[in-house]
Amino acid sequence: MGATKSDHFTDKQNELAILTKALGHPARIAIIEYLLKVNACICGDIVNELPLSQPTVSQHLKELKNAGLIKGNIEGNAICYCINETGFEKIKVFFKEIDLHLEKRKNECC
Amino acid sequence: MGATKSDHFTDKQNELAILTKALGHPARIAIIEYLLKVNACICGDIVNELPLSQPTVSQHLKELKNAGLIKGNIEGNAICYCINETGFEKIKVFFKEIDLHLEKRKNECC
DNA sequence: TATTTATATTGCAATATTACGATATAGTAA
DNA sequence: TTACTATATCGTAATATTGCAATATAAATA
Repeated sequence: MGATKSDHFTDKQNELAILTKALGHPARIAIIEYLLKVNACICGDIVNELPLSQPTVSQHLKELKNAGLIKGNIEGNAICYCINETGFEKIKVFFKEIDLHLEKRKNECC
Repeated sequence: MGATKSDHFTDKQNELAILTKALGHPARIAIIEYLLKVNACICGDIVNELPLSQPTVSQHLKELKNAGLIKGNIEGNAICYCINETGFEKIKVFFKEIDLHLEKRKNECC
């Protein structure tokens, strides 16, 4: 026990969970908000911005990248990070579906 | 170490992380999708729907409720669960802000 | 009151996450 | 080549999450 039973859920449910889980940490929300503000930056900029060490920031960036929420391009000896719109597009579709459901059933709660 | 440094981030960032973290598990995505479909149901219905035990489902429901994504109302000896629109409204606002940023800076990535 | 039904809580094992110091890697510049 | 800069990875400790059997709680019913 302890491991998530991913095989028992649909691919769509697992994919969405990976995306939302990646956003489920204040440091990663802060990274996304910073990237939205500056458009693109290198890891060191985020280390200066956040109260976390370089390895910790690097790890958070890796998780956001693996989830498909950011992209990283090599630029000289640094790596330029920016938002990956594809990931956010997928989340957007999910919340749009939720919105449609909620509008239909407004205040029909128990 | 190991504990998230919540105090170093803004209230807004922490609040958003709590909401997205609650959605960051396929079982909880499945519960939300089921609630959207049936509008309202009791815990036992979800236990029958998901490949998880009753205590595990109960725990996931607790997390969704604590995050503000679902509501639970006592109805006899059962508890009727449904979507809490307030929580989803907060997430919606966040993604709307992201959308605005992305539209402005389309394809200006590194 | 005793039983059934519905859900929550407790306790625990397995696993995952968070964080960082130390170190490795790789490009730049002197 | 040597030093510098930027980032990733390794190793590890602290903590959190996931899942369930067993049990507790609480309302409904016989």
